[in-house]
Amino acid sequence: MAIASDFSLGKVDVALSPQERFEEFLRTRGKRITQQRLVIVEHVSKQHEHFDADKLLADLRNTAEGAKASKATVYRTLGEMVDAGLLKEMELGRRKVYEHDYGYPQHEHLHCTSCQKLIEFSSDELIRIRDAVAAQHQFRPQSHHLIITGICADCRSGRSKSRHQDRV
Amino acid sequence: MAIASDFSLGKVDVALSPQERFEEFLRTRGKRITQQRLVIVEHVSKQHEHFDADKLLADLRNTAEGAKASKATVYRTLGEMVDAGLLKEMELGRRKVYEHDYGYPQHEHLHCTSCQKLIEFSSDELIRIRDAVAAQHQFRPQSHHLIITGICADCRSGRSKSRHQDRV
DNA sequence: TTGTCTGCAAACACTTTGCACTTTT
DNA sequence: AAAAGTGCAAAGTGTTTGCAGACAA
Repeated sequence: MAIASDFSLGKVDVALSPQERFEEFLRTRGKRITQQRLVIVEHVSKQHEHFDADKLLADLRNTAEGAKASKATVYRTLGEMVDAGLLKEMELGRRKVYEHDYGYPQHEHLHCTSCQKLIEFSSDELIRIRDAVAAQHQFRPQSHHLIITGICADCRSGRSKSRHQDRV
Repeated sequence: MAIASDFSLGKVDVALSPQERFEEFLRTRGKRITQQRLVIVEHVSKQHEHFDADKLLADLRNTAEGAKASKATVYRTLGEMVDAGLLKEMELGRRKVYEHDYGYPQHEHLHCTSCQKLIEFSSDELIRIRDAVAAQHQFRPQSHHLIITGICADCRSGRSKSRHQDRV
């Protein structure tokens, strides 16, 4: 019961598995627990990298028979998972990229423009800056997002010969 | 002459007006100085807020006769101005937003999700964090971008009754 | 004159939506 | 049975592009 009212909070209760938490979320919203939604959460939970709707869709297509959901459903469900606090959404160029947010600490990204790799890091200092600046402007911060763009070690050393990947 | 070879540098020579600098840029690239490009740089230079291609296009449409350029030309020219170091481009949601970069100091943004306002601030500390993190990962930073998302003072106090503007 | 630029409309990449049908409750 | 979800294809959104005619150099 405490959990049900917990969904609006930024920081989460990690007693439940992502799947369980998503079901809770659906229930408390009067939404239905469908095959597609289950398949999607489960699949996403196994995925530890950043991904976008298209990659998820492709992955589902490669999965054993049955484990399928349409493009529309994938998009819809990703949105719900963001609402449920399971995923965090990030606009990279023109597409939306997702990463786990449930039980994961806040972190920032280094984005390599050559191979599109994302490297994570975190910084307590940054949080302090954020709160100080927000207070100064009477601004209520909900989230923040630092991306440092540049060229990663691999690409600098020329290790990545092909020089340009298309996806995360 | 020194100026001509200076375009690849991050920090710029502020001896020239934006217009002059753009003409230099065009010349050194073998590009032509057209009416449209002139109208656009001039118009953008008068504009001190953040804007996107659509807003610029609309503004141009409202301008005295003649001062017109097509949508395609506006998009193309904005890209050139970014290359020339006059503008900085930022992806906000799904559209690209521009701001002056010529002679302006690096700064970050508070983004109000209610009225879409952008508030600027800067932080030397952040630059230090960025360089430290980049060094740690042997990453060569080219730029960075911190956006703190939340609700601004005006919207919190309910001053903005309509609660949702569509544009910057 | 020569090659770049412009404007138009069509193409794009990704996401969202309307609707008839299917499923959950 | 009622309400919500799904899949499909069609519509959006903002940006980019191909091409014929216009215009700087």
